[in-house]
Amino acid sequence: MEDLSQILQQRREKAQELGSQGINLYANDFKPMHRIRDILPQEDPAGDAPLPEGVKVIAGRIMAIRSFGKAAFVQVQDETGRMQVYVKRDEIGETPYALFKKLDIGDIVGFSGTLFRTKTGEPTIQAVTIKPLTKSLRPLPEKFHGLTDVETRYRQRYVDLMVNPEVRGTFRKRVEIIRLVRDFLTNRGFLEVETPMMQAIAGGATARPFKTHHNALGMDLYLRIAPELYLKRLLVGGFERVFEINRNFRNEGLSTRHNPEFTMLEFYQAYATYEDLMDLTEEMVSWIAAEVCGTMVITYQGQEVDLSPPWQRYTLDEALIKVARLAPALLADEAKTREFALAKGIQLQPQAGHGKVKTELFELLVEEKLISPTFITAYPTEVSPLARRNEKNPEVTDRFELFITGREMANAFSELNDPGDQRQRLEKQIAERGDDEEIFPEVDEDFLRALEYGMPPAAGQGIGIDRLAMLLTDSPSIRDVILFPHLRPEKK
RNA sequence: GGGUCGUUAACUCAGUCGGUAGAGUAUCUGCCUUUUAAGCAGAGAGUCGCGCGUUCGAGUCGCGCACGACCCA
Repeated sequence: MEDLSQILQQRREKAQELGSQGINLYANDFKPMHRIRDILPQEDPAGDAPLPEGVKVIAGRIMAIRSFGKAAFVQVQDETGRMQVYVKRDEIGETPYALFKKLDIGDIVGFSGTLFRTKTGEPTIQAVTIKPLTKSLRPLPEKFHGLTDVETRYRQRYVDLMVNPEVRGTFRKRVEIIRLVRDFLTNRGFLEVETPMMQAIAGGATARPFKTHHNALGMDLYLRIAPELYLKRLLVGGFERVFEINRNFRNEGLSTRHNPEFTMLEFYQAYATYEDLMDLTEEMVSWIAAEVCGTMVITYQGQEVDLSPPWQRYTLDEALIKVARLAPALLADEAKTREFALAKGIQLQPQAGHGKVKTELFELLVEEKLISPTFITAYPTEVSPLARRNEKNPEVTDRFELFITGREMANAFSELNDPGDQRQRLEKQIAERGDDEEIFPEVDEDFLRALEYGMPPAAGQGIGIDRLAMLLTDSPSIRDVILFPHLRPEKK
């Protein structure tokens, strides 16, 4: 107790005092009958619209008290909004008023009373009864500046949510985005499925996995880096349209765009091609934007972004020529391209081929310039181990990535379903993983066995839900759209 | 992993040239029965992120560490 700050000590003493008077500080026998949003006039609350009649019963957290000695105005907040309650001694009686005076900002309290308008027109509940429901032992952040320290906001998200309404808005939007994705795909005949998060072989992407251990089985398991190989098994099994929205885990660095666990949408459609998915993606993302933001022309960090279809489509080579202004002759010559990349400071492994070099150049010179939604197609086969080769040019795949505001938002391709080609490419990928021993070193034999039964021709896509939420909520950091982003442990 | 910046009361922030730690909000006391960041008067509240060093003396200077932000890889 002695190491508590004065303010915490005072709160605890006050709580003890109330408790010793027989007041239940954590009562749960009060049922609010109304939510704040529902009892306030929808339009122009401070106008002169008639107010709902009868007794209103609300519960919420006290966010501010303006006290006059024998009366007070209290700001009460519930999930739906905030409103004012007027507490007058002569109205509620002396004993209840004395109890009211012991309440603190931050306490959760139930009120009943009827609505009236104050001198300035604000709809206000004139309290008849007051019921303390939960005592708050910690002070809320300052009322004007609120809580702005980002570290505290992420570590104590509950306080952030309490005092920053726009943060609640962001997470409501995130929930809405996920619901709309579900609706969109479900309405098109996609089946939502769940596949393993713990996998014996961490496949479906190239990334360092997290390792864990199953005691009873005596075996190591990996948190998945992608659901891809399992969703494709479902195509083999006969589900022709499947999707999954779930967490992936990658044991890599943290940044404003990367959290170790992040939410990914993956969906697969039999008898579709990557071109079909471009159309579907345009339709889905622009529709979600219209639903969530009320417009397809959104603003992200001060930049206007028009999400109305159709979107720009370039091949990787076209993007290098048109956006990065590379000479077509240079790009066509592998040695010259390599030389150019090295001059740009790109570090290349000796086994990197022409396709890899061009992809590196794209990431360096083009990616950040793709502000408006842009599909990049014809990715080199070399960097696309799970994608189907293009029939006319086997050096590239039937694949696209989608970029918006300079960030990768989606990755999709016509799926490779030739088990022989798939085996060769997975083995090549493993052979080329270089000295990085953390990248999983094994081919998923069961996945190849599944392909040998025959997977229907299909296209599949992944969309980073966190990045989509960042875009549509105008959030600069992935931590702003993840309720509890990963942070190093707080020191004691 | 590298660079830059930050860490002072519960919150938001000042702190000059190295010389007794400051403000607003919040809290407590008194006054105040229609306020809107209510008002007036008073009071209490600090391991200046942690450690080592320089110095008669460190919130301030140096070094190291922790955590965070941004940029880079």
